[in-house]
Amino acid sequence: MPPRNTSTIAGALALAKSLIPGLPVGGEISRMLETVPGVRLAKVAKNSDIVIAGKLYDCFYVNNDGWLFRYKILHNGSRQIVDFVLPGDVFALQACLFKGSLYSIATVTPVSLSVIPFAQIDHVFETDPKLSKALFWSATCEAARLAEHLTDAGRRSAYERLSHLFLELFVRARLAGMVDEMSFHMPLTQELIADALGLTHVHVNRTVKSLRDDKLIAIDGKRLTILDFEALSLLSDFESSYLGESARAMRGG
Amino acid sequence: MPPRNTSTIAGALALAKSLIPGLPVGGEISRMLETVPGVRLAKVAKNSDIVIAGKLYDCFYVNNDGWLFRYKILHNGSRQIVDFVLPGDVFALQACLFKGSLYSIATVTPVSLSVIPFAQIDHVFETDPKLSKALFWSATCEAARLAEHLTDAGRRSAYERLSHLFLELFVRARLAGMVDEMSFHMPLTQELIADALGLTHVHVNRTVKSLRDDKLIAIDGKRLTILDFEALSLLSDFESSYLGESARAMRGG
DNA sequence: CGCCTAATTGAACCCGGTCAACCTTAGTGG
DNA sequence: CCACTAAGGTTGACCGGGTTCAATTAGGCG
Repeated sequence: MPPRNTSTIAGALALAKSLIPGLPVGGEISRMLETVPGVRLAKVAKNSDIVIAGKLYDCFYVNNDGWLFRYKILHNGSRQIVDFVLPGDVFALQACLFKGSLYSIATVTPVSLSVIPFAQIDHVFETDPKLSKALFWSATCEAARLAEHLTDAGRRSAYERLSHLFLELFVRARLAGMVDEMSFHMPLTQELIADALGLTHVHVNRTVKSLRDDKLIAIDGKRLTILDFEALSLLSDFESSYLGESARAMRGG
Repeated sequence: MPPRNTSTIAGALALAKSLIPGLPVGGEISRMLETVPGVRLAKVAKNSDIVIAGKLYDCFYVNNDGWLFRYKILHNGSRQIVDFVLPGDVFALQACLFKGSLYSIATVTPVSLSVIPFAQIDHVFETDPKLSKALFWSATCEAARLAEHLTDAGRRSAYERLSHLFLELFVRARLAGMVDEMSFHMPLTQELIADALGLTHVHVNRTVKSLRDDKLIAIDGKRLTILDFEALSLLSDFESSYLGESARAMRGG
């Protein structure tokens, strides 16, 4: 039996190549990882919790396909969704680092995941600069998204919040290769959107209706079309650079 | 003249030792860095912008003394403060990584900073695991704080938000060695607090009054005293582990 | 077809915003 | 040493975006 660290690191190395921004994501990663020891694939049904707040974890994940969300439940029962997880995203790293996971993570749709044993982070940082860099970049982008979500909840109207969220999801879906023309499959319910934006599902409904009436977006079933990217950007101060399509100093290699 | 990278990395290495959680911060760091080539000290007056959103930067900072805040201005003129920067905190890293800084950063009080040339992040990750680890941990903690701030703005009442913020600041101040008994110097104006929590300064004023009337906190000038830590924690779902006093897998060394 | 979940709409209500004073404190200059 | 000023804190009256409660309609699926 090979030493466990080695296999972990080997898997991690292969993974790192996929994580550097600009490289293809999705199906590519999962095929790459299938042959790597220490990293296993998992399929999870929709509406399932994968991580429970407060519990300890020893693995983190890369999402290969499907949508998930990270959330917190407060004492009065209300829920705050802090982020959505799209294909190509790393998640649950914090669940390995803190004494207990800071939030819960659940699936929206059926998902396909790569499960990466965390093992010894010290060893990773000492021996694998590529993975270190990828993990750092992932944490940086996550913080950037959270700051935008905070700005949504703190200082934007419902109309602006919806606009901003739809643009973020659109650009992220495009980076993940999930966009066709100006539309993409957006499986979130209005209740999920409400809990992400700090609104009620009732008001999300009314606001989505206004956005449609104003011809800024169109919704057909679970398919969302951006009709006026420019107008939505202006009214919601959307500036996509925080999504990290191109970093200055984090080239792959 | 020595190659620029070497001096940078040398400085960074010394810095890294100070960044690992659990080690002393504040005056310790500044003295340590004074002798390090490539890292310089800077004093900045209160109410000064240090980073402007959208501009490019080649240095990041460690705060040795004083308070700062990171913020964003929207097209309608409103401001969202995404985080406060206390002694011991790293900041402006994102300003080096993205094409332009995602937010502005300004001082609340006079501050004393260490300025670290960012130079080649690739080189850092390939040669300096300790600094890499420290940077990663810093980004992870920042994301954790932002998620809590998002929860404040999204799903907590004004009363709960104030409670949660005061507890966060108290615990962070304690980690930075700035707390005496249950009180500390808290130089924020009600307007800064309002912009951090997504409220108006008028409503912050009324809510602070309720918290005082309810004997949960006391305020004497700029000095804040936590009178009932337990009650404040319960009513605001405060659980301090997100502030990263102790990580599971990120020991120094 | 029947069941359950999600979307939609209406009406009444309220937390926090807005507008507008006024007060207090600290700093400044004569 | 005090008058003046500016910034921050405090309070009142009114308003409105978003919530709450409740009922109805549409969609997805066994």
